[in-house]
Amino acid sequence: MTPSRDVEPAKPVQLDKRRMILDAAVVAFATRGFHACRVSDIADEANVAYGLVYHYFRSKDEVLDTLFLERWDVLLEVIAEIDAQPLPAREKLRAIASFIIESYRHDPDLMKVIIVEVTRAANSFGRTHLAKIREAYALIADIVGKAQADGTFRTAVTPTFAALAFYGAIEQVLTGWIFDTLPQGEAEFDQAKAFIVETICGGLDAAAVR
Amino acid sequence: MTPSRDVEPAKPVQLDKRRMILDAAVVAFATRGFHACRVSDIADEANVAYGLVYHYFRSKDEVLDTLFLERWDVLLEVIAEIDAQPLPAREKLRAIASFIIESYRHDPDLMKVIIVEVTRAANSFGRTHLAKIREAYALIADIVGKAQADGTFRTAVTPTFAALAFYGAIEQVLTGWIFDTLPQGEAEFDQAKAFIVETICGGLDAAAVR
DNA sequence: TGTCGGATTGACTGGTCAGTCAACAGCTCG
DNA sequence: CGAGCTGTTGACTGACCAGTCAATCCGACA
Repeated sequence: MTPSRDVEPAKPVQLDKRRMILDAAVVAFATRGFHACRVSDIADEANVAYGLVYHYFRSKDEVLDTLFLERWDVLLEVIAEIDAQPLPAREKLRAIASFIIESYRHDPDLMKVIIVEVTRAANSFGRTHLAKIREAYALIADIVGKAQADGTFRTAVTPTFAALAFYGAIEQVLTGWIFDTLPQGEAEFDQAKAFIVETICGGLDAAAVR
Repeated sequence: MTPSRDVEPAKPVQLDKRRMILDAAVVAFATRGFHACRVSDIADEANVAYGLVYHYFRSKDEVLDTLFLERWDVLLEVIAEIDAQPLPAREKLRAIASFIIESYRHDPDLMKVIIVEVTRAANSFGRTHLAKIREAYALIADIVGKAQADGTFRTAVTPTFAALAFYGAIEQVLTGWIFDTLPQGEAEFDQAKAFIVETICGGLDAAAVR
């Protein structure tokens, strides 16, 4: 109809097809879930032929693997960087919670896929990545351990356990947002960062003098 | 070979086939995972014909639904009972953590199925049961809320949020046991009960006087 | 003993997809 | 210009499995 109807102005033509497939997969997996999502859904979403997915990836699984590893490695690096800074442990934990929540704010679909299809799906996909996932726990535990050694944190609980509780709180909050169980928005994101740290570090007890 | 080889001494013949199918499904789902488990696996495990599963249940899904609801309803009742007792909030939380962990100690396979295939699988099965799952959160939040009202707990964090963190810690620990990421045994079970409450109620900070 | 209805059986069907493959397009370089 | 490579296409196949169903079994009751 219009003279230039073949041009797509809003969607600039992506040239890296591999990247296009990965990005399309994020949308497809987030929308329908990994199992319910067919490879043709990914191809359609990417505006690419079915077979091309198999040119760039060995299998549907490998697409998810790639998405997960790409992002999880960034997380591991960031945690390590945060730990390297001269901050009190509480601030380090806050920075980690903040990074994860910001990741969600920035790309909810990607985080949904990673959390729902990998991290929380320990039976299918998580199995493969258990070790990678645990690396994050270990880094967090390390932060707690060092804080206990220098007296900043109490030793009532093992570092491993504290890391579990900390990560567990973050995952629950993200899951709540992902499935619309919790209200989400700028205010809630910031509140969550504060609450996670406050719960894990400060505890619920009114007890003694604070 | 032996005269009485047709008699099974250790495995007394179950008469309620429906129950047999449910119990077999627990084993089958726990071993292979819900998706990878075929209906014939359940039937085989139950020593029952394939079609009988469909005599008692409308679908494979309904088998899992049944298992989940049976158990989750017990959990909800127990939490309500605990809340009704005249205990300090911290003790109530301890009792809840204890009940869940004892459930795992008593029947790890069943808890594995419920946690892995329903609770943590919010995308497939959890979707259906989100409301039921949230009832548990609400009960816990209520305990926290009342403790905040009477001054036992600080108000730094909303009850909803505290419930999330509490349940998140429990789920992480169970997940760790389920996938052999954490050591498990009598000692660990008791330690976990204490640590969960200690982390959530006591917090990590050494801060002030305790 | 015969009839009826629920319990039980397992072969079969229909639909769904992941992954294959043969063909085609378009670029580069000799 | 043409040989050879990489990128791209989409129809097709093979496997898998949930759910169906017609047949058989068996106990209760008349």
